[in-house]
Amino acid sequence: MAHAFSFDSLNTAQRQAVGTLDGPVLILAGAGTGKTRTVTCRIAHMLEKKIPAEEILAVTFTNKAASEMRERIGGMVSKKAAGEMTVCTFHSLCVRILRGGIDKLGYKKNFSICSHSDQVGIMKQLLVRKGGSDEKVKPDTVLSAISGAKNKGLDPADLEDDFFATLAVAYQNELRAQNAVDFDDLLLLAEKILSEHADVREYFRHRYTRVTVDEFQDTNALQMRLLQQLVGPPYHVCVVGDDDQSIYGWRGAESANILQFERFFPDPKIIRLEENYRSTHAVLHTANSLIKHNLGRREKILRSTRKGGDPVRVVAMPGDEEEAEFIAEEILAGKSAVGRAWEDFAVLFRTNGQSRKLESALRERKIPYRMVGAQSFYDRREVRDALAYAQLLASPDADVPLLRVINAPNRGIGQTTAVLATDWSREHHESVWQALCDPEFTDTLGPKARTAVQEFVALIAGAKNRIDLNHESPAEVLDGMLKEMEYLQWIERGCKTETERVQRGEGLHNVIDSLRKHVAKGKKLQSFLDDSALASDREDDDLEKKQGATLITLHASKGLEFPIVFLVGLEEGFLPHSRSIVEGTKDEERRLLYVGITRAQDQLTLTYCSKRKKWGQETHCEASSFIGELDDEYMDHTSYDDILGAEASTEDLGNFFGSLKGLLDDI
DNA sequence: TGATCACAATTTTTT
DNA sequence: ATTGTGATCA
Repeated sequence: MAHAFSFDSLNTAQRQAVGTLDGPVLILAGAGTGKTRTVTCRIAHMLEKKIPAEEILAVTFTNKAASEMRERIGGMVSKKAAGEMTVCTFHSLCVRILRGGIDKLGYKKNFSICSHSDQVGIMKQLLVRKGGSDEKVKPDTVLSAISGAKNKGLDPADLEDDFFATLAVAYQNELRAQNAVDFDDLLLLAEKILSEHADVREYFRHRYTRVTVDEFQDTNALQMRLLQQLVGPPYHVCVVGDDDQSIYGWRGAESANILQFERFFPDPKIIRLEENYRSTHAVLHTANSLIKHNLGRREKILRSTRKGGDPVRVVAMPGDEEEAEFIAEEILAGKSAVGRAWEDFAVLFRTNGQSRKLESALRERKIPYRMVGAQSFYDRREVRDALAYAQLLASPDADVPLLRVINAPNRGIGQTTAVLATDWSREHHESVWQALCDPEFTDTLGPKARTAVQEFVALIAGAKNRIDLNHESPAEVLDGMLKEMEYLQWIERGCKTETERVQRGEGLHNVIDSLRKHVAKGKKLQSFLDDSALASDREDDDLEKKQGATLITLHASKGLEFPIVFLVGLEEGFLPHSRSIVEGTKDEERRLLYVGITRAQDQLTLTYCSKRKKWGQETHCEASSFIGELDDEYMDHTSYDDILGAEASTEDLGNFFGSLKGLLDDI
């Protein structure tokens, strides 16, 4: 089959990237330089060169990025080839590795994956048990310390703080006892298995001979080690990224991975994509002038294919109120004057808190808007419960899901019984499920609790048998089981509003339905559970489906583009954020602004305020020091008053002609 | 077990 | 100002 790309449609650098298939390749892909197109063409080119599709692996960070890339590749190569290659996230790759051989590390193959709330649950218990509950230690603090250590490739048992180290050890033991792993363990254990077991390593090195990593500037130390295990000589590895867009240092991303790539893989071919198809010359010139203030980067100078363009406006505002009003008015005016769609406008800000004022200004003017990525991850009870039941059907020994649903819906197994069962299981080094099944344990219970436990055990065991022995569809068994226990009715009873009731019903239905689809594709229950554990519960993830102007944080805006961009709150202390000054990460703040600027296709407006209401308190603000770093050549410095004044005079002009016309009519 | 009230915290977010 | 959390009380 002829592949749907030609070298003619690529620029020189892109052509070089697509043509260089052997050995380590580092593609430095500036913003808007056709990165995804280049990567997908490169993969299509591999197929042309008769590299077997099943040996091709592309790794991304998010599920969204993975499905986007799958889609792009799918549009370019045969359906068969697209289906045979692996495009997935780091974490799901690791699940694949671990499902095969985690038993070599002393876990059982049916391990379960802890979600964040599972982790918090475990840590809360440990804090109580270890006597940290009276000290003000939050589970999240400990967990993020543990996570940080793991992702730096350190042992969390060696944490500086002794109490944290103790907790880390206990946490790890607890996970192991429950045959569970957390998100970081997926990477950690996969790396461990590859480095300690030559046979597994060799298997995967032959399985995947061509590895591509997207958004490489976001990889952490652990992911780098994993990649090194995965890719052996002759190192057919291609990493794609932009150090100037590295904005996740606070979450462990190691700029060294991209800055010192040659330390990890020998003699790489380094290709720079600098031809930008997105923004005007004015926007790019401004962006370039900012980012050159960062030291120790892989220098890139973005060149625009679009000469000229409107100047970048920098507008001084009296206060945040006016800022919001101004932007809302600008959107309104831009929409009607230039005939733009609402979707063409985006407002970018540093912190979520800044969106409030903007939202109300837009609402007042009936401007439709969409908020992206606000903290709206509900972990929806009914979804988690249903998944927990599904998890039990796969492996009832998983304590976390079992304890979650042991009394949901209420079946007379309260806290007391649950604690007794947990204690028993700990003493006997068994799972809670084993305890519930053990007559020696159930005999210690009162008659009421005993019957309830026996019924629960019979319910789960019966359903499990229908799947394992009768080979019935897990989706139907789960559905039947939930119906039998009247789960939906139980959850609906707890609903206050009708919409909530409907939502819960839909949530439940979604779980069953996606399980059904999964089974229809011939996949197993376990793989459904893996996918669900690794998928965020965010329902409103797809920007595309929502209408309106976009309100978005700078972080969440990475990878997106908009014709007209407003970047608000460019004040010292906000951008750069005051915390970054303390932490010495001003460079990352500069990159954040750089990311924001390079989102704009046609028009860019930067605003800052002299005062801002912060936590109900009016505070004085200074313009961000970054503004002074921008080159003035394509910029237009104005203020709120200037623009108001200009508007007023055009209005006067209109009135003048109006009255003139009136005069003429009179004649 | 649930509701209410006081009190704190308040950068960025994915798996 | 707001939002979430923990403690206390009915």
